Amino acid sequence: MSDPQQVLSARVQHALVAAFGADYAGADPLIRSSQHADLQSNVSLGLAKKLGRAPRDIANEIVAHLDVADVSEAPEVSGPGFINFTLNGGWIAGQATGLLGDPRLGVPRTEHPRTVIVEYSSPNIAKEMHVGHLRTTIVGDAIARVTDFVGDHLIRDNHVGDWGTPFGMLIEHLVDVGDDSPEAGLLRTDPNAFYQAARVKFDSDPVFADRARERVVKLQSGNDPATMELWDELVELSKAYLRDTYARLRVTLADDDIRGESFYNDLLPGVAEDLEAKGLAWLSDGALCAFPEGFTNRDGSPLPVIIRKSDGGYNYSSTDLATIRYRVDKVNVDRAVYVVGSDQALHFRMVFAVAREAGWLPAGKQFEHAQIGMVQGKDGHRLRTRAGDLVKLSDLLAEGVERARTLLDEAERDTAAPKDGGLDLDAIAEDVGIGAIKYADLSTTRDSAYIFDWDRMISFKGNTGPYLQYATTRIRSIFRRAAIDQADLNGPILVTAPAERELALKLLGFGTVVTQVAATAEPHQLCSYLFEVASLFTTFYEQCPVLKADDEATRQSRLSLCAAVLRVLTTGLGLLGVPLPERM
RNA sequence: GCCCCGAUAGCUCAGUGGAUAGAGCGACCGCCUCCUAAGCGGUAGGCCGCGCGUUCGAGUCGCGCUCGGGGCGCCA
Repeated sequence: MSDPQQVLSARVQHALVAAFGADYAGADPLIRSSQHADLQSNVSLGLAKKLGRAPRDIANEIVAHLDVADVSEAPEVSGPGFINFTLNGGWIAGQATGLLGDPRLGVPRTEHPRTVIVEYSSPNIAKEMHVGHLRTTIVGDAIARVTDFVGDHLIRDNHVGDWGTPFGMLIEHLVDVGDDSPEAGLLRTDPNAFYQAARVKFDSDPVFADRARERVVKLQSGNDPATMELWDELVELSKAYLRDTYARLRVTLADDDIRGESFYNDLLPGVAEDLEAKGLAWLSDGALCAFPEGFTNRDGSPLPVIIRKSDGGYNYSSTDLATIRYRVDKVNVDRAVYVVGSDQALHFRMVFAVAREAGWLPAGKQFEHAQIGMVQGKDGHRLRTRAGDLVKLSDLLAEGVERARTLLDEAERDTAAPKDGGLDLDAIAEDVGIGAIKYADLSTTRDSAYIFDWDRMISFKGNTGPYLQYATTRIRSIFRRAAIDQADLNGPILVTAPAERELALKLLGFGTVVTQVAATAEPHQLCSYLFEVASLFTTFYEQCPVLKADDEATRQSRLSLCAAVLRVLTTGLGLLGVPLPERM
């Protein structure tokens, strides 16, 4: 444990028990950052009423029982009863040195690993991903990486839309054009074009439309080998598109993580039968519906979850219920994080409610909808396909990379270029452009909506991906100039200059932040933290010469501090999935 | 009508019930003979939407409003 907040928390808790008895063993010492000190405890103010004593008296009593001499200067009681801590510089330095030697950089492994499914991305087969999918993909991937890092057993789950009505149309179109045709090739490069071609035929050609409907029936029956073969081909071609897209985005999803809606097809009748048998679902207007407690319609009547449509087909509610059962019964998950758009909030609340009522989702299972805010158009409304407003993912990425390339070309930086001149500017621009776009989606609270704006997505100043990337390249540049292998740097880190002190102190909070992000599934907290690290580093960089430090001990210390910063930044940005160029 | 999310500096956003609410962008003023200026330092800019309540203490919690976005029976 190196985070001073946690260290002091334990110490104050101990003092509370020593001063006021075992009843206070569970009291939160309320260690918070402060403008008046490094950290403060606010606990005595809240205890005043309970103890019937003045807060300042309580604070003094706590301090009298407090043993923090190794960590902090003598604690001071201040104001109405705050206990202020000024950390010992030597302690900070020692902890920072320890961090440098810790492969996990202070991030604890979870004590009781759980099986956690993170469901994310989930695009529709044969449709181009747009900026909305982009966000669930990027945020979900970060959540997955962090979950894995803290030691839970992670299962990535790409719940692709590979089933349902449109597939009759898509299969028939594939039959018409032939699977080796250029048209079929569009599935790999421009899936929307393929989809739209099928759509146009469906709308204009009644014969084709009839074939498509018949094909859906054959598909969903599941016992027509020829249809299944065609469907397989369609999915395989689309997987190639997803592979390329994920590769360019540096998203960790692989083919094996795909478990589409089709996977649960055989389980759907059972969902309907069991709900009916339990008396939780009955026919309403011809459709089999469940009516979970507490949900009402416009007119105040119970709001249904449609399990089976009046035409006998199933929809996504039934699929999601089957998925819950499968995950609980077969996969034995402890937690499932659904990284899906916020417009699905009601759907998930109702589906979870039905699953609980049916006993399929026991209380100990943590199923949660990690809402992703909607991407809106300039009109303040949802970005819609038909509005023509849709920004193609590939265009977005290309624009980001192009802007990065322009900046690179404008910069005259001989220091960045290796002496042989063999700098791969295209590769750097790719990392910077993609990094900027990913970071923009990660750095704001995930459930807040935003209006799509090129400048917001591809910004290179302030709290952005490139700012953080830049900080890492500056550190690497120092090592390169001195021909130092960062692996050889192992301290000791000394803390004398104020900038060194603040920077080293900030590094100690990495573990707490990562733990927090895993618990809340909110990657933006990690972004904020890493931005603070990078900001403090650049201040340090301006104020404290490293290679030209006054003496050898300081030089070694600063080099080691740089190494620690680099490791925190690369690890943190790695958890976010933001690529890091060596130079820029 | 019900439910969800939001409203904080001109703009985009942070803000684990604690002291004087913070960043970035934009604006203005400075800083490259010095490890990368995609950088750094500084200035200006706030009834934290409104009201009531809980609390020793509310941007943060509760209730009620106003405004904006989204969802609410057979698309997913």
